[in-house]
Amino acid sequence: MYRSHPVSDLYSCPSGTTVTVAGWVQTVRDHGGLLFIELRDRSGRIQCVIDASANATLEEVAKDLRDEWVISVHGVVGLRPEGTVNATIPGGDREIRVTGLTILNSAKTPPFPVGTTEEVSESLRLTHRYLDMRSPRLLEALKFRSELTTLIRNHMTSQQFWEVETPLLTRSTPEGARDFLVPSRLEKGSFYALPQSPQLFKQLLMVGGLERYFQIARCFRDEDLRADRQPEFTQVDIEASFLTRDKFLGIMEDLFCDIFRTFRGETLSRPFMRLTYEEAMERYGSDKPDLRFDLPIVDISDLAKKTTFSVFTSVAASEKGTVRGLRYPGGAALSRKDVEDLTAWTQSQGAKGLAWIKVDSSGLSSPILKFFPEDIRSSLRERMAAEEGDLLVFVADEKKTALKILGALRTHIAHQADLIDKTRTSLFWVVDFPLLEWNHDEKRHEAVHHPFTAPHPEDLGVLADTPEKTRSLAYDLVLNGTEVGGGSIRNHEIELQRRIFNLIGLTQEEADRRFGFLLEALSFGAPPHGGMAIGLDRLAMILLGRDSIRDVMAFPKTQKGACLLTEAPAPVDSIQLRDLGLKLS
RNA sequence: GGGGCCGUAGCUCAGCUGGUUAGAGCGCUGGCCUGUCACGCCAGAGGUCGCGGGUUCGAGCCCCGUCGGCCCCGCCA
Repeated sequence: MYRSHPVSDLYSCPSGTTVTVAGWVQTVRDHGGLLFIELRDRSGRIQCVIDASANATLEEVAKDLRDEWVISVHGVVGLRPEGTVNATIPGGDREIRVTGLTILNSAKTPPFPVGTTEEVSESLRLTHRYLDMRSPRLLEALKFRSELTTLIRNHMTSQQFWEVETPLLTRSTPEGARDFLVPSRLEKGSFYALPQSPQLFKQLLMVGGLERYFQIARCFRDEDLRADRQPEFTQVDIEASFLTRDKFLGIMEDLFCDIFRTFRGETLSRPFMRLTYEEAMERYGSDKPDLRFDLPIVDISDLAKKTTFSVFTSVAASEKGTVRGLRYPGGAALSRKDVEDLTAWTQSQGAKGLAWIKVDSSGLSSPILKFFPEDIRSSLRERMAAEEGDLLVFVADEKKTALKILGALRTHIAHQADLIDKTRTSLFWVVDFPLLEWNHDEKRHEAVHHPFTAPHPEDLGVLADTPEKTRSLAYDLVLNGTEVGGGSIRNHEIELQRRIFNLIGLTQEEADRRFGFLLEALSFGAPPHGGMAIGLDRLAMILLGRDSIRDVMAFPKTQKGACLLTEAPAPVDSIQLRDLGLKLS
């Protein structure tokens, strides 16, 4: 027998219990004659004691132990002698008095300290991910992920959702993200694509009459990476029939209430707040604002017109131009260099510049203040709800650009000024996304969400005349400033779906060629349906308070899409290429 | 495609204005040690300063290129 208990069970077992535990050697503290082995398994650590005077043979064996060797220890659990208790660690009041020790495997000296808090470069940890995994930090994340998916499975199945697997080898749909392609051997020159999401299949499942479906689905997108983006990631993919948007959002709220109750002990108030896309953009410059702090963006275009500051007056006078501002609480204390850095950062986001006014005990101060008449100064102060100690910052640009920049700046300021209350949860819906937007490069409308999204019924009348003003039945769920999920009610009527394909510049022939199978399916009695996909990795990341999605994945890839452990991607040999009918240029 | 930060011992880092033999802590190897828990003490080994080129009497340090890691913009329906 290798073991009778996981280590953490010993923390509460009675003194005198005979046990066998197995795990890795965290460290050996050899006092010559008295020897302590700290043994670690995934559940925790326990001190094992060997006394040479009691068992010289055991001590001989134990002397050779090195870090990360795998051992099985037999002995009796005992309370530590008075004065030797370590109250800072779990199980620090007890130890195993060893009567038997088996070496199950030796180990090379690890390339970095395992299971300690020392910060080691991520690339080294990724190269030896199996060693990094032994640390409590990663074990905790993987355990949590398992518990989270289990809860989601249980919750969804209890709500009569069926879990269905959809294909990974599927058809490329070149609308949206770049596909990962898989060459076909049997049909040379043709390719499968790995799914960006099971979108089309889940709609087909609805036509197929499953009514309620979910899947913990791996998805693939061949786009550049970020801290919260990996080329393959996991979505909780959900679709349901015969539900209005509001009913469906309610079902999703049930799920999130369950998640927060279970893992945070937190009762979320219902229904979740709903912000329209329009409101979110106007007030926060983002369709996924972090509302753990307020800091709204303020429109001062009308005041800007009344100044003599030409940057403001010219932009404010132009048709699409706007001048908007933000409060930087406590920002008046920033040094000249701090303000320069803030300006540079804002410019890195695409701003032409950053105007600023300090509010301190002596009043307003700024290089541009001389362009502001006295009455405008006081109106501005009032409009911005400025308080003493604030720095007021302003961006003048086209509305879309200004809002985007200020949205980013708003988050930047919140981090810099430490305005985010990490104990709070900000979870709400953004609804009424526009259905379409104009793509300048391709000179056509394209779907904001995806082309299967249903238009808002109230806007069907304007669909033909002003497509970009049509709202949709799409919704996003935003958690602490991150989009953790999104979805929509779909078009279940073929005629409406055809109209939308037409509006995004697809001819009927193209639409039939790419999505003919879906259109065909819609024509065979598709029920009203809609759904959502939840970013499982992002959700786990936020719930665990981690900064990167990589921290909650077992084997993540680097920013260049490489797996440092397996060294994928890698060249393949010429025979493999020949079989596939491929030739490298 | 673009902007920024980083790369020195196994790990984490220091290394001045370009100057002689590149350092520290941890780890590693050997020895000592009966209550440690970051055990302690003694001794020792360990370096292509990411790689390539250039400037210079002389480069870890300056310049150019390149590779790799991270953050961001674009991109991600």
